[in-house]
Amino acid sequence: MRRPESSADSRDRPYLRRCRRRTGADDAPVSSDRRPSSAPRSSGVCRIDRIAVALDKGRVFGSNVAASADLASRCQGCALFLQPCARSSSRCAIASNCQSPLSQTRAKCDHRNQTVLPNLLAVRQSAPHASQMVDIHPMAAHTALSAAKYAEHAIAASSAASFMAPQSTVLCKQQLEHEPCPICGDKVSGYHYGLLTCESCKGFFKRTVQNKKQYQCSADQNCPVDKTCRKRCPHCRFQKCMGKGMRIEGRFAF
DNA sequence: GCTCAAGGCCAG
DNA sequence: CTGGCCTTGAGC
Ligand SMILES: [Zn+2]
Ligand SMILES: [Zn+2]
Repeated sequence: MRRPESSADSRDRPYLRRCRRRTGADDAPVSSDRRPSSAPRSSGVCRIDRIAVALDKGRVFGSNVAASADLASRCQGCALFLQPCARSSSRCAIASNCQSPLSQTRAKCDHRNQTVLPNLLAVRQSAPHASQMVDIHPMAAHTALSAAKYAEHAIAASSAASFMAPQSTVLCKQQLEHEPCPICGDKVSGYHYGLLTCESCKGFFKRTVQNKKQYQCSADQNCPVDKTCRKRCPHCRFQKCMGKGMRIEGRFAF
């Protein structure tokens, strides 16, 4: 058995089971013991902070993006609208965009009917002062985590809250797979240890953790890490992996 | 059947 | 040690 989390281990790391299935608004509560008892009967639960999601209009999503603005619900935990493309899910915008191990969760993009890369239903929004688009990452607004970790995706919470704006579009898998690795800038190959990274950073992180490697920086512990020089200082590379949020347990250890 | 991520393998 | 590719098994 090569997957240690597959059986007994999943009890130690319950988020693996919890996060690997979609939770619709009408589903059974994800965690009835932690769900607020005052939650509306039809509500969902924000998968990150476990706060009940209020359904403003009695249902989660509309039949299209435009309509869904009216029908969307907000997560009471973060006050963000639910992800419009994840209409079969009750996860809040944070949960949809965060890098938690919701590995098998999928959603369809309304515009292209393509599968959206799980856990990175990034929203692209018109910049208020520029014609170009900026990527926003509502996880940055989540107080339980260091916003600095996601500096490159960071946005103000107010900006995140308006991501149902008419100009908003959802980045599909096709677009997201060209995103650079947050560690080294190489091409990402998927989600690894809670972060969308390239194959080499995945392997590097795996080896480091598995073999309990200890690296020493021969400089000032602030070596640049990019595709061309990532081999030079494993210490700083690993520090960057950790700083960006790579976790051996996938991300959240609820 | 599919996708996905964890972990294994191995040439360089 | 690195990183590309492969196998595996869970969830869907
Ligand atoms: Zn990388
Ligand atoms: Zn260094």
